[in-house]
Amino acid sequence: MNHSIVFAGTPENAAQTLRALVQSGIEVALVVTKPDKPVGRKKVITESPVAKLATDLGLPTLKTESIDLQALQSIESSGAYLGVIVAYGSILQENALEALPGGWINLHYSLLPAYRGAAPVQRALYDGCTTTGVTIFKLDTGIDTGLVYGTAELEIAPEDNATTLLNKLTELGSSLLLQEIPGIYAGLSVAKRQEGATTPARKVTREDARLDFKKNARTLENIVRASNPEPGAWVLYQGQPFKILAAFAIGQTALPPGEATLEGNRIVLGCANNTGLMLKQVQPAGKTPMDAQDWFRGVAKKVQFE
RNA sequence: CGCGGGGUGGAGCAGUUCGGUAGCUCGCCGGGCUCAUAACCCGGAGGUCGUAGGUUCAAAUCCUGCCUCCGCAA
Repeated sequence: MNHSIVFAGTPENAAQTLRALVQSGIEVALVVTKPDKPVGRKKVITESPVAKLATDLGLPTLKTESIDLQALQSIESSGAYLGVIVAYGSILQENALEALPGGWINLHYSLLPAYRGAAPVQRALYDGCTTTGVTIFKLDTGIDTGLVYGTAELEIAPEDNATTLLNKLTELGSSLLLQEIPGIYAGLSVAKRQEGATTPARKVTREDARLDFKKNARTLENIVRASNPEPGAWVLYQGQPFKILAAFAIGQTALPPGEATLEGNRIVLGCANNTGLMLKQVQPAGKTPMDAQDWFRGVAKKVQFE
């Protein structure tokens, strides 16, 4: 049996997983990723991190927006047995699922069926979860509904944000893949139905990431952690967006909601029910991210946010 | 040509409208006070004001080009 795989993925974390697979000796017959696209204000045409790595490693690469007929052909003719998909960015249709003898397995960053959907890492943080994990399952036509090969749990650290947590889950997920793939090839793995409460994980929008001072500091801290780096938790300051990149809930404060000032050596923002949010890292519009204390040195004694 | 903000000692800012001696809050170095300190007092070093040119007796400030960082939107 041909033991090579087709790897489909796009962002940085997918690239890291691809690297781990290749380094462990898994043969990659084809890499599928999204086409180069304009990035940033200057709209510089940039290839996806997965595409870049595939080029560096000299792997055959297919850049496609979706698995169309042409892509199907390439996948079928790659001779691979199994498809591995990690954050590719599009849903695979049935004909794509059947294009490989072994089907596709997906690495998902939650303990399914919790947080099915686009943003499992962000949503887990948004909801203030203390544990999460990764799941490897057999892709079917539903959204993250397939039979589960294996899971691994991870405790969420209090200081974790979406960036650090995704990094940890990527590492965990990569090793879980390496652990599960041999069994899948050997036909020894038993895929089980997902059990437990199903929750959706839709993307965190900019509106979700706006901090409302009518909420408690703990809730806002969760939003801050979930929204780093994208889309970035924000408030309005002097009519301009003002990002709060890192912050921690603290005990009681007498500050009215929306007002920030220096308390001791901490920059504290008043929230609902006399709770306070200690600002750690901020970014005023037009400025580079900075330590909250640095920012505060340049402003008045008190600040009113909207 | 999508809209917009910024670049001033190591950090964050003010000063630019109306041209005229480089300022504030910190940090750093030295000294003092204190049982002690992130507290307080005294002193000190450190800046081609992003860059190139122009106007002027005189430019951080006015004019022009360029570099560069970022917010929104995609």
